[in-house]
Amino acid sequence: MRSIKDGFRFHAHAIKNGITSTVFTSNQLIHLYSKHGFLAEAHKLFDEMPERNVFTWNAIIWAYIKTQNLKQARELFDSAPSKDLVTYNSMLSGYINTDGYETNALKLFIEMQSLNDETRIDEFSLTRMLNLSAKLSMESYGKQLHSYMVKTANNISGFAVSSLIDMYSKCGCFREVCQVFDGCAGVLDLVSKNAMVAACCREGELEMGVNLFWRDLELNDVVSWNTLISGYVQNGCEEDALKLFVHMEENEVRWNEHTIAGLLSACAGLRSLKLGKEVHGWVLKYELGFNPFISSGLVDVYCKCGNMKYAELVYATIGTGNAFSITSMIVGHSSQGNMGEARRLFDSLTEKSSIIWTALFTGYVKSQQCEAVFELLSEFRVKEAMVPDALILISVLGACAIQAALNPGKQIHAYVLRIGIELDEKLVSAMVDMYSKSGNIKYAEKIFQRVTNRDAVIYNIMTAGYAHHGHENQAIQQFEEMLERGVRPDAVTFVALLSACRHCGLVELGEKYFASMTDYNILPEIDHYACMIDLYGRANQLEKAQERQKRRY
DNA sequence: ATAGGGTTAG
Repeated sequence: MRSIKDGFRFHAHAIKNGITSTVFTSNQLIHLYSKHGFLAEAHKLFDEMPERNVFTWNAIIWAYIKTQNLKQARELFDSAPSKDLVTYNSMLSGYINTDGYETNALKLFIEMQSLNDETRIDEFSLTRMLNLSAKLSMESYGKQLHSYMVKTANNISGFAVSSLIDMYSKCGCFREVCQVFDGCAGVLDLVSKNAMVAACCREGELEMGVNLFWRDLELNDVVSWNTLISGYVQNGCEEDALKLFVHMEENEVRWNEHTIAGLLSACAGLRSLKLGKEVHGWVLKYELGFNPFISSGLVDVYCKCGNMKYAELVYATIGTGNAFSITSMIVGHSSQGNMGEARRLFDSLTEKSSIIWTALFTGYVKSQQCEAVFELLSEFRVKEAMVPDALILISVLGACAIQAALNPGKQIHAYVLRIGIELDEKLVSAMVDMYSKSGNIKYAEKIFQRVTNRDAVIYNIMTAGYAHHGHENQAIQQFEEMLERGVRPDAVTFVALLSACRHCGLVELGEKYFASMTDYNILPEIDHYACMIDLYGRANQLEKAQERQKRRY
């Protein structure tokens, strides 16, 4: 009985001739039926069996788990007269694979620990629990499982290694990932290798991942190629992702849906309408639009390219109801300044995740509609039983900064302190910017000084703040400190710096900074030229200003 | 003789 056809034929024959199948044969039939999605047939056979053994129960429980009927699976599980380790592991597996049942998995695993010795726990249970730890990012739970696996010698198979690498990577422990990888030389198989490449890409260690990928090239499968294509995109190397795809075809590796989704992210990152349309053609040709990653990827490409007409079209045909499509659409409309459209889409949703709220907040700030931001905050607090998170507060602080609204800004600051929201880099930067733009450079300075890990963004904010308040020397001093600490200046840094120079007529210093931009591989943009022209204009050096203008255009 | 597992996408 290999195929489902054989199964049906055999079953019909047995019924017709009044033959009672053995328990063994019926078990196989149940398994065959459930494997091909015939749950009702499987259950009917189960009901009709005069005699059942533990394999029978395992088969029927598995049939319900596979179709995500966790409640019925559990009822059968509880009523099973005999259970072995496979019964427990199947139930555990079902809970882990189904969203919303994670707590049940944890409870069941605890229960399993007090079973008698033959049933207890094996490598299967442990690797499944590692998968759960990865899913929920439970670092210390994963580490405890790892220790237990070492103690019981359950840490040396390909299954164990790949699960460990995946768990540590998803919990953000790259050092531990490398330790596992280095210690498993003998048992490293394809899946573990793929997990390691993925872990490197996730960590930003692209080169390490690439090197590993090209080692034993013939070992790679389609997952390996997909992993690296996505890895390139994750790390901002979209061009390399596309090149690898071409290479993949040359190596006669057949692409799949993951590949196409990766290509779409590359197109979105490159803002390439032309390539996006090309991939869209493939999606139509091979009828891949049903895949939610692909449909939302298409919506995203068109949004990122600013082509809302196409985005709308794709969204209406295949993207509706997908949270990622909706977010892309709201962000897309917002970035085009179509806040009306963004709002309409937002209002059409009955349930709104915090990502969707954030998308609308960000849109209003970007289109400078500050009153709308404040109104949306009141609306959020009335409608949602949640505390606004850091991302929402950043938008609100942005609105305060635009309006130079010191008091509302202070209220947000107080709120952050009261609720105990963590002051991460972005929130701190928004706070410093708000105080600076609302005219309170002293407060901005105080907060800035408490930040020990200063990045380019916060330096830029402080430098621009000093420049605006007429503290040119301090602005320049910030720049010097930035260099001393090895923080790389960017285009925004030089706008702040040059505007400090123009405010106090430091022509030569301005020229020096302007010239030094090339040292940092930064091309002067329109803002930099505007600063230089203003600088010369104020210093009565109009010839130089004209010269700059000519060279610019 | 029967059953179960690990890697890739926002």
